Amino acid sequence: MNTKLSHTDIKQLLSDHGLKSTSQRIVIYGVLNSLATHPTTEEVYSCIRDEHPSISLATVYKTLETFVSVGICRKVMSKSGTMRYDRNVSDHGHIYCENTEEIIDYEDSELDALLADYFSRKKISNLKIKEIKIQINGDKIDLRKKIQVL
Amino acid sequence: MNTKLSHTDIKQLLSDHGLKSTSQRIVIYGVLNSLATHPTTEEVYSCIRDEHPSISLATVYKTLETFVSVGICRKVMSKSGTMRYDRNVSDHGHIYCENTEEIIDYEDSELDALLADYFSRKKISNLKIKEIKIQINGDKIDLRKKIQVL
DNA sequence: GTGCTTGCAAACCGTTTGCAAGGAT
DNA sequence: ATCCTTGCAAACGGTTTGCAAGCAC
Repeated sequence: MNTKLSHTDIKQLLSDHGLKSTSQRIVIYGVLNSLATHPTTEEVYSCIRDEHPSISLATVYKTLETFVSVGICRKVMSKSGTMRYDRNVSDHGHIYCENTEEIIDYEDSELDALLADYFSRKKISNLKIKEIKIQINGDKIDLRKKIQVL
Repeated sequence: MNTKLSHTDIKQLLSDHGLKSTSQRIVIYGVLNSLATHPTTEEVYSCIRDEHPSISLATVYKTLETFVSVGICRKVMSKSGTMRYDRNVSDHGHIYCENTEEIIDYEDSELDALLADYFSRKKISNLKIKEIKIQINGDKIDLRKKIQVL
């Protein structure tokens, strides 16, 4: 799922999406891809700062936005209203842990099928549906344990 | 659904929820209740300003937050990250129109039943589910026509 | 060489806060 | 009389912007 990508892989990915491969973009994409979480811009920035102190926060903002615009990552909104980035571009829902603030991916083909079937029957007139997302809000019971999807 | 409430009705509602009925709260709740949309704080404020210029923006912020905390309205996040308020406290999903920025309520008991059934079978371990929300993103086809739910 | 990308600092905007005055119970 | 609520203005935090220098192509 989050395979570690080489420099060359990332260069390829960027140019495949019509982006110049600058060193900043390569570093930023590398970090985003390596994180299992849904980091904020600041979080990405602080992961980078030690090794690449010359990359500015503004560049991280702009770069992540560029990635979203070409479709190599997504933007998710946290409950508090700050944006978080998600390297998982496939269609999926999110679990919002209210006590830990975590956002966890939720993917299940059965659910997808269920919703696709439901919405093919129920029509919402005058609307072209582009995306259907599930948001599950809850509390993590044992704070030390990972949430297991499925 | 959004019956017009009298002054006295609102006073009653406020005290039922343990809130002092100040004139500001009555005005703000009245506006929120009368709007069919999901207004931002600024929108509520500008609806009020003409008739009640002495009510400050900060009060509108604080008051709406108070309403959420006692459960007489809800907070929804718009795509851009600004908060919007929803007088509909019953469990329901939202339709996000990407071309008009509108947020429209979506309620259907069949969908609720479908999801309840699905999640009673699928277990997410280590999570206590508190709420499941559906978000439908799409484009309004005819900008002049209202979206009809169902 | 050209046009996109970067770094910097300042501006921005929605929201929150501290505090003193005012008001509901 | 008490404690909550309000208005004001200042602060805040995340994000965006304008611009000059730098870099990929």
